[in-house]
Amino acid sequence: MSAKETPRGRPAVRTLSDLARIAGVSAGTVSRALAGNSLVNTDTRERIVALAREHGFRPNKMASSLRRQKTDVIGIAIPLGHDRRQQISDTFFMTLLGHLADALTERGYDLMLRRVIPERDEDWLDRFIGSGLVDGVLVIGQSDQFDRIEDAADGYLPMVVWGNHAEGQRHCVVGTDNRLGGRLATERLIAGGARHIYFLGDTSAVEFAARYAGALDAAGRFGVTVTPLTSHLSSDRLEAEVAANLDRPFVPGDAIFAATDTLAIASLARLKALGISVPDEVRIIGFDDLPLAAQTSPPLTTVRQDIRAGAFAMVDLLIRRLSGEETESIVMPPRLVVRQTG
Amino acid sequence: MSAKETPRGRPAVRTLSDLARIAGVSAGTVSRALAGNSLVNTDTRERIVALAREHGFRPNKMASSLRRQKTDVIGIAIPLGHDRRQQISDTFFMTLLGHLADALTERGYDLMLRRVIPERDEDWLDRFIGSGLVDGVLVIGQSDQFDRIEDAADGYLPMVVWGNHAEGQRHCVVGTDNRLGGRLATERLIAGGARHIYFLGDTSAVEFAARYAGALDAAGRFGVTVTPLTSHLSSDRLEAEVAANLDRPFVPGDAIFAATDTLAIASLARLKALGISVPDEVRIIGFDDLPLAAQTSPPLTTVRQDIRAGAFAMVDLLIRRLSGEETESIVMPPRLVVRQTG
DNA sequence: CGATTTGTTGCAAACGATTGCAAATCGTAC
DNA sequence: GTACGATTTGCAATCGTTTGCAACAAATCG
Repeated sequence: MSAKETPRGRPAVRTLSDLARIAGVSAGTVSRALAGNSLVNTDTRERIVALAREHGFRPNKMASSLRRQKTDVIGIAIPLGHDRRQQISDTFFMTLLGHLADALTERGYDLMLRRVIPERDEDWLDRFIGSGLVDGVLVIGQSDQFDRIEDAADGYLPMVVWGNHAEGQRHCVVGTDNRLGGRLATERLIAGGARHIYFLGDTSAVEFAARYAGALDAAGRFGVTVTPLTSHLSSDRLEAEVAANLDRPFVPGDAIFAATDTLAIASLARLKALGISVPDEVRIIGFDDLPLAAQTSPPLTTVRQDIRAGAFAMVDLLIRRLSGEETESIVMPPRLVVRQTG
Repeated sequence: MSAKETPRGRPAVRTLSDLARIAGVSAGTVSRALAGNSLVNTDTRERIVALAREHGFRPNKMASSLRRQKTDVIGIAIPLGHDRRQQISDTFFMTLLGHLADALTERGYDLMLRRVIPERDEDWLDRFIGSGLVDGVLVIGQSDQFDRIEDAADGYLPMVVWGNHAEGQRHCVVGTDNRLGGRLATERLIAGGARHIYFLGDTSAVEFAARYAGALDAAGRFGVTVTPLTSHLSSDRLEAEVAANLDRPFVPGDAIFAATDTLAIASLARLKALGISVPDEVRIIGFDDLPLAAQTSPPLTTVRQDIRAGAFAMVDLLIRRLSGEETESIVMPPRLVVRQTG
């Protein structure tokens, strides 16, 4: 077997020139013919197209991208900074990613996924952008990388970030009003009689910090105290940390506001194991409204983020930025979903 | 502003030649220096590396891939054939994908995601393979594309598929023994007194067909009847189809075996709405053991697939195939997880 | 019938990094 | 001072596609 062959034993037609030779024209003509729109004679075009499909020719996208300086690929970066061991398999990420995939596919883009650990690679964002692999970038979560994202945004338009919006920030973000969400949850707990609220989550991530700030807003107004308890989201530490954090005497008036549903559900399970009744002895409110939240027993009260709408908004903004428009950020209102835990 | 500039106002160093000019050497030397391993003088190398980072130079991966004929990207194809409207956001896909992302990232590969609708694009798999964009391909789910996958496997080694294993098939697959899983679930239902079993799912997908076949195996041996009810997984039709399928008089001895947990959970909700008690009047068993399954009320009895182990196995096999090895398929044993619905 | 237009095609230079090969440099031994 | 080996470096071709420009033929016009 001299060169690469097709299953049927013919030498494979791999390049434009191969096909050009067979068709008896130049490579340029083949390129134009397959692109369709150009100024090739209709007969020649049809002949070439027929030959191409007969020989199973597929143009090399790498070469094409290099020449056109355009890849039709959108990069999706998931920075795992504040919580190095967190996995992509985290439910929230996956849900958002799924919707992004749907939205991008509809627009004809492929997506390239990259999980980054900023501690190990300071340069992750610029490297991704400068790689030439992608036409634009979506960043899922700011983690503790707010400043780095700001820097990159100065010189690079086609980037949209999922996360929290801060006054005067320069990068385009889509997200929920986390502070308001935190306030809503906390007000609900207080209205239900809470006198002391534990905030469960890692406040070094800006989004969680905003939820915490919202909790403080509400608590301050009613003279209620809030105690932060740091819990990470990495699957291997989550349960142990929640268990450790909840290993304390609860008194009437205690309540838990968890930074994410994942943490809330872990808390629920832990309290059940400790024989503490939810919501009778301790009330719990989560954040996200993952599909899981409606299925727990008792069903979880939580603050809903519309992840699907957010994903479609991100893609929409990105497409506009790809054509040079400077878009504004979008902050979506959170909605308190009252079920039975709080 | 003449050329592209960095935020600090210097002209951007975008290519090897740019950097070479600054360093006073040739492009080839710069390439070797940045690659590290080669035969460049240590001083020169260090000088070049310093210059590169100072000017924020990042090599263009497209050009590199084209020249090296290697991209360090693994393609992940999700064929949505038997169920055109199914979304990538489907929980099972997302879970598997998350673990794949973790495993591939650990090995230094990026991943490129492509959702394909075979009806609209017959050529999806060959096109993906031949695009030159990826070094290897993972296919998530065979859908109704078994033959096409077989064809592609003949001429292309680095491909591993998640799905069902059939006697004598030529493509390398990782998956659960679906037939055995179907048998386990059905035997359990029968042992619990079931006399008539409804199989809920779309048997045109090979994996589901195998689960159905397993159900028939068990039912046949005990003289129990099995009725297939077709329900698709697309989020917009799922609920209505399940509702329509369950809108029938149930008699004692009826039970439901759902092809996936998603369908089982929808059934659970529907029966609850109809005032039919689970498991007292109708027993239900699902398939997958998604995280959700443990949280329903009552908690779902189901057949567990070890998705994480499967994902890591797929990546492991793919890596070996990338280096030319012909690997065997892996069929993992399913495990019946008895909770409270069946 | 020559001049101009119109429509097709080929040629060759990009895109930016990699790499085999040849050339240059240096040191050192004779 | 020459010769030889060992290091370093530069040159130029290459990966496969796209595209501006020029060339060519056929068609139209005066």
